[in-house]
Amino acid sequence: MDLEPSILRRMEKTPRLQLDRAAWIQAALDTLADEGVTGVRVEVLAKRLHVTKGSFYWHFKDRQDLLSGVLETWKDGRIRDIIKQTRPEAGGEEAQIFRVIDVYSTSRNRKGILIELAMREWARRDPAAAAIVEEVDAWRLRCARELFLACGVPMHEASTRSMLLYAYVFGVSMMNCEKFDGDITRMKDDIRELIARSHTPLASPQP
Amino acid sequence: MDLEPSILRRMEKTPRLQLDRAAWIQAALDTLADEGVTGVRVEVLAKRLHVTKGSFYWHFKDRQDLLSGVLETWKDGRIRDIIKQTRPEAGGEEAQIFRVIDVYSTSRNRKGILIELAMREWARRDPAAAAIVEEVDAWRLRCARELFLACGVPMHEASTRSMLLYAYVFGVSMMNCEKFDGDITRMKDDIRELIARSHTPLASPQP
DNA sequence: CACTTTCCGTACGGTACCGTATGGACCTCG
DNA sequence: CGAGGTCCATACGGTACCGTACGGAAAGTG
Repeated sequence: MDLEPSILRRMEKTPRLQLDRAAWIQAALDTLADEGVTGVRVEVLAKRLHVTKGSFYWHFKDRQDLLSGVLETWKDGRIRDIIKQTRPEAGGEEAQIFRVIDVYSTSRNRKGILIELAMREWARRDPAAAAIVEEVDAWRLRCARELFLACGVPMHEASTRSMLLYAYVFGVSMMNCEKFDGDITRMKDDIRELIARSHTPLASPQP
Repeated sequence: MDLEPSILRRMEKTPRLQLDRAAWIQAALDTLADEGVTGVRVEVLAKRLHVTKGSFYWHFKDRQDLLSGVLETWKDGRIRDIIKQTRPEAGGEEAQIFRVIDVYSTSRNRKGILIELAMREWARRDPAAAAIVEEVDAWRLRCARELFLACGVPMHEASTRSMLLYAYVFGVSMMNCEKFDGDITRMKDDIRELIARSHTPLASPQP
């Protein structure tokens, strides 16, 4: 795509001399990770972006308008990611399950984890955020279930293991595992095996 | 311990006509569950207790003093609970594990769950809260491990399953499971079996 | 070169909160 | 009954934030 020369000139000199909604939303996501939704405040973001809130109220109606943009941006990114991570790879389904677990249970992707947690904290007190998180979770559970099914796991057990998988990764991201004694890395590997690989029939009978 | 007659009289007539630190801390815990740590504000608690903040600053040095009290109160209660729940009952260890899972993964004890989540949100941004949560988690993991050991599970697997247990219950409490399709109750039961009962050897070799 | 649009700075009123100072009601005890 | 301690109300200054009004610089447009 072609850009106007004037635009190019501005972008070369100092990036974001002109802000747009996306830049504000990105700053909001950063702050969300660090301080939660109550921490994303207009004047604070303005200071972080080295502008005043005069800019903010040009791009957004009010704070709620920004928060709605944050929700949509996050939702789209998460759904796109989960679809990409679970795109059918014949024979590689188990490795894909392992990767899905690692995305949120290792110390890489720390910022993504913090946003995830802040999002759920937000969802606990705001119906709009709750609806978004619920939609993202539904996508994730569906996609993970497909992987298990492709591994030969029966339907109900595939649903159950998907649920355990996500409950575990979210839960473990809330525990400060580094502080515990024992070989955390090995424990996490074992748990990963337990969730993804050991396809023993579950106790409750399949009707 | 004996109480002054005058104190007794006051407590009989209308409870809490005189407030004490415990009453403020209890109100703080209630608000913590609903709005997180940023929501526990002096003047808001005062309104909830139908007094003014003049009372608050009599019992507490400042807001941080209250928050420290909240941390200590919560810590003591959680440690006392986990010890009680895992007190040795010969032959009943498996049932005890089931109960530990149910405490935080069923819709009963909703307030306890909300406080738990708010506590971890708090711990993510405050070192003092992080230390408390870490201490409580260490107790829980130790006690749960003892139960698994009593069930005949070998040491390392007992540690691993304890970790999975708590990561799962905390994680599932962050997901709005009621909104998902499928038989959630049965899925939770199956997961409980998977965590607590199926003592298949784990993949990684025991050295 | 006017003229408009885009984008941001400044200034303002209003709200919610923190912590302090001070006085007063009530009880207790000599 | 007076003196002192306990517990709370009131009033105040200060900070941080929201949203609005308005002005102005810079760039595009005819």
